[in-house]
Amino acid sequence: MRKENSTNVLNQQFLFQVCELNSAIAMIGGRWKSQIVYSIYEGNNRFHLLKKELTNISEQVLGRQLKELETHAIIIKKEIPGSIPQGIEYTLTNKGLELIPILKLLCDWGKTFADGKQITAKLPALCV
Amino acid sequence: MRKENSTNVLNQQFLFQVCELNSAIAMIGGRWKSQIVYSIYEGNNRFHLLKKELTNISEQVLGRQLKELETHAIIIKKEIPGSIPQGIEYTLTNKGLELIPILKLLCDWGKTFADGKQITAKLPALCV
DNA sequence: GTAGAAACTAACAATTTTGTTCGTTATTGT
DNA sequence: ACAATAACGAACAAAATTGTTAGTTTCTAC
Repeated sequence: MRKENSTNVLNQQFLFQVCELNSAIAMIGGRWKSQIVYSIYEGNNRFHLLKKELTNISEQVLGRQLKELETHAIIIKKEIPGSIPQGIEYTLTNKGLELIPILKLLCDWGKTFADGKQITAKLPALCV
Repeated sequence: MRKENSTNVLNQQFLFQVCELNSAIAMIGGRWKSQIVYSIYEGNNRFHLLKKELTNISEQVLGRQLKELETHAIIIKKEIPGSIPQGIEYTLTNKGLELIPILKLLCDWGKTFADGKQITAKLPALCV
């Protein structure tokens, strides 16, 4: 539970006002979140599939993260009528889908500069 | 301080192995971080300029966030020889610079879908 | 030569996030 | 009929992040 008037909350609200960048980061910044979004995109759209893919996650944590993603309208939970067993499926909304290319860019960025590779202090001319 | 062998740390390491996306998110996901990177990019490259721009931040928190960004080689701290007063300046590395277009995309994404605008469950054909 | 700003660091406290334990409902395979 | 799996929710505990208090050093303006 958040505390309504803590400095922490007020600072977050301040950042939200400065730029939507900060609310975007707040939505996808949590543990597991982006990976869940990406996994759903790749077809792991059922609770048990996600659980299997994210080996170390607990069911409770997974459920919580899914609900938060749903709250932010990045994913949607649906009942699939004629499926066995049962049938609850998670799908990306268009909001979630449009996040995917950005996550891909972030991934590439991470790969490019992993382990301190490629990093220079001096800026190559074309960057300025 | 992190606890070396907590489940929390192990889960984070697991995610780091799954995809660099997760380490990328870990680097920029913290409070103030992306906003600081963006502000430096916009020219607020001195401690006091950042402090002024991010009205509610405390000097101690700002210092800490800057150091973490430096640790991740996103920014670099430099002494400027002939400047008054004193002269310490923060600059983006090439790693930091290449982050900027991604942050812009995230910002646009945030704006587009702010307050539940534009969100649909059904996917427009061109997205699939 | 004293006061004040710039640019911090360390230690501690508040708050938040993450993970755990226990329990639920509904279905399915044997 | 009984165990197992899917898909969770609530309450609590552990851990991590964020913010605060107090203090440092170096310069600079008066």
